[in-house]
Amino acid sequence: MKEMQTTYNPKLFEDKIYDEWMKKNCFHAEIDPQKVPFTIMMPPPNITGQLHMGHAMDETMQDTIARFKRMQGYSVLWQPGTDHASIATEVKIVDQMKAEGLSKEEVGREGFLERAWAWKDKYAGRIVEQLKKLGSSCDWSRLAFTMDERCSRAVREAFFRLYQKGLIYRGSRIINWCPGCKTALSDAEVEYSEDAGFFWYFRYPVEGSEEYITIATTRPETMLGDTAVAVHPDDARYRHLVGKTLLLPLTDRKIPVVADAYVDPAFGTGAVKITPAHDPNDFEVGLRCNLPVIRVMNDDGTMNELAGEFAGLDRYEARKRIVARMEELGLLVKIEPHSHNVGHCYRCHATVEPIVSKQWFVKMAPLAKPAIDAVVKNKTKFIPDRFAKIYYNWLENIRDWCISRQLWWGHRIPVWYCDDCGETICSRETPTVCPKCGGTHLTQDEDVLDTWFSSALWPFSTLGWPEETPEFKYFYPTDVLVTGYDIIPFWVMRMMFSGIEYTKKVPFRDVLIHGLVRDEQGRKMSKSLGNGIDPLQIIDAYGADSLRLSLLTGVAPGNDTRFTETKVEASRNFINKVWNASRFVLMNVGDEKIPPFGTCKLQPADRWIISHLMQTIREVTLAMQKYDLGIAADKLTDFVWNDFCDWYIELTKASLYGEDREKRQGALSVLLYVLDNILRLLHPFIPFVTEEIYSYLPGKKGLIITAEFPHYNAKLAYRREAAAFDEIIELIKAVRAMKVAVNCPPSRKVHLYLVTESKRLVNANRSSVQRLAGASEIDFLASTSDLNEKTVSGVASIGTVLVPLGELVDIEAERKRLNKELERIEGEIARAGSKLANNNFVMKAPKKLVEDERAKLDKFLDMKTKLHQQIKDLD
RNA sequence: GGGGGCAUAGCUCAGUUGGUUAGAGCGCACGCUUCACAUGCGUGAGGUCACAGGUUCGAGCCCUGUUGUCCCCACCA
Repeated sequence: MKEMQTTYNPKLFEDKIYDEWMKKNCFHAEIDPQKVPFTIMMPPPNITGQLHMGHAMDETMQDTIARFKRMQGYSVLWQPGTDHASIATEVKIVDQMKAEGLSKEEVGREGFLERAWAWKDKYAGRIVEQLKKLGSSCDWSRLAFTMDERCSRAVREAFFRLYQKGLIYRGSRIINWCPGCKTALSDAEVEYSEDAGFFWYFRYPVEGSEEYITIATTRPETMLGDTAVAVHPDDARYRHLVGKTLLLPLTDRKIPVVADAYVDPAFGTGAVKITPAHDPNDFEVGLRCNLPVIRVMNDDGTMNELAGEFAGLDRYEARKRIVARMEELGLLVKIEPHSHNVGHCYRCHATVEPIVSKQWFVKMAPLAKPAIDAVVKNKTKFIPDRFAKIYYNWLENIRDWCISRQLWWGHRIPVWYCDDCGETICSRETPTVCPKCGGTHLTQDEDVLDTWFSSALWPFSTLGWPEETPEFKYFYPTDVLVTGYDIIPFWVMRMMFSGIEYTKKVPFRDVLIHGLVRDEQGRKMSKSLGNGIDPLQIIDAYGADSLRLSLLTGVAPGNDTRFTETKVEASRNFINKVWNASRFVLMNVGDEKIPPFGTCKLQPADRWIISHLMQTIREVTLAMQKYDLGIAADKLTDFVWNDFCDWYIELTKASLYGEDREKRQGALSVLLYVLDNILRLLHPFIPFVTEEIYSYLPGKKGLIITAEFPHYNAKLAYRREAAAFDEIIELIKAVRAMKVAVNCPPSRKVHLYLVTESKRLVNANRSSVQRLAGASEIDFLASTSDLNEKTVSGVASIGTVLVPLGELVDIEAERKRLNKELERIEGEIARAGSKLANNNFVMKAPKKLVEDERAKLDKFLDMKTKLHQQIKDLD
């Protein structure tokens, strides 16, 4: 048989194993009517760069679930893909061109798109490679891209349907304009941050009077677009001015004083300049008061020709000059520092300008309602469910979705305008004739769609929708979506209302939400901070399995987690443990023919480990079904390390190195059985190393990836036997502790004397106890006083254990130690006693609990008696 | 202004429907060349579960309030 390397070295096999999985087509999702489908849609990573730690966690969770379900016999589709990330990618390409001294305009739309596709080819491929390094078991034969033919068709279809229903419209509204990217943004794409700014107080003269109205503004440059000043209708200070006309300084325009309840009389001066073209609230006031809309800024953030003498200036330069001019005119009253929330572009971080602009919108109210209902009615469940509140919060307060972007990289809006009659034509296919006038000069809308418009269709566009493909029928709706909470408003919400609208079904049954991966100090990992850690570097140093495990353990669903290399090390150490335990078993098996599990006589220790294995299988399966991956991983590491390695393997050594061939074979048979189960339980978490070790197991034909996940078998639960055996473990621990207490070297063999009623149990495990407790011999005594030697003693559930240690025994120290132990036991007695003395507890608590408490009390009382005896014996 | 998270060992965090003596990893102390593993083994120390009430036979967990801290949304020009 093959020899395993002495230490775990993932570099030697991870790539090799991934190749083998690929070669054997292990990730392919079959449409199999005999099987139940299980579908996960991978959130498509942007093609803008490379995977970060957040992706690594997201993908690991999905892969772990996919592998688990696959092993459970589901037909698993884990659909991979990448996102064109319209704005983000375009920003990158523009930067790249800038470095070459080129601009978008110079290369033109065609030339630009050529570059974009080249970019896509390069980076999408890179991301796929990174996903493979992690061990992702997605179906690569179905790799999708949000701008491939299939997805593009779905986008046109979706747009067309909404347009037909009147849910898509074009209009001039206040939108968020990014002067950096020169495009409109949706509300979700604006990030607010508290910026230090100022309040400038300006005086606007009242026409035909000596009076002024003083207003305060944070954006003086917008005053050139003012079309009114508003006051509260009930504000006595200004009532006489309502309806009067103001002379707007720096312009020759006259603007009215209007009354509107939007104004808060207590804030500022109680008078507000109204700039409908540059402020959402002002826009609303403008509509109510029928005010003109005067836009004074260009798309690039400079002032336009309506700004008079300030035309052509950058908005901030214009601001400075306007303030200076107002001061010259004696109209500047004062400047106050004022910090306020300012919106920034989520991609280029430029300050966003609210601007009136003609854009395409999706009417949200009719779409939001069913999306809310679906979660209320539990058709889709958030895990943890508190995230449903965030989801509701967004949908309940949602405004119409601005979907047009003044970009080139993306899905072009499927709308054409007739050059002859001006007709607007929305069509699935490129039209050639105007249906209204028959004209043939049609021009397509220049804009592209918000990236998220195509992402919203991902769960079904990838399956061939709008066609009723076999894939769509079999794999849709999907089972679980795994994603971070930060993406709920961008994506989850939009997939929900899109899925319901187009397919009449919720796109996924469960939404498993995870938190952010932060750095060691709890900061968000970000490029600007330079604190990001590259998952590939970690994989290079520790292996993909270690990274995966470290990202899943100690993490509660939905909570943020800190990434530390120490944690990866801990995972690596555990995997090394698995490696060496396996090596131990396989070395001992050697070329021997081991009888199959179930044909050998079981020793108490065997039943004990099998019992714990069954318990573990049950708990892990349950946790996995609830997507409690961290809990499942914890239970597994605990079982493997503590129960299997530290106890069971050590316990079997007596049999393995003993004379009795039957016992040796029996032990090996159980060792192999438990190891095989352990590997299969661990495989979803640490797929590479388990596959590698599995290949060394004798008599294995297939791969572990296609093996069955272990099943709980009630017949192998052995609960009573396992509990009894716990007393042996307790005994061994007691002896070890006694030796440490008196500074007896662990290697020094001691003679054990036991006063116990469980002689049979001890005899059955005699050699194991001797080995693990470091005992030369074990003898039974009828009473503790039968031994006339200086001893160290311990009291355990199984009875009293005496160890003659001659000169090592310090009577006083021993007395102290026993008294301390006595104190602890008395504490327990008091606790259990008072509980049982409480009539309400005895009557109302479950019977089992009361019985257990009684048994405990009896046990402690017995131990107390024995301890008293031991202390007395010291004299 | 609205909503939410978190507060448990020195550090980072688990704690599954309320029920054994509240756990893990790391760190710390002492001891170990025990023939799978020092990426290891053994034994320990370390917690008034933020605070104050309440519900309950029983609260780290449920309810109310307080404090601290972080996040999301909205936003007064």
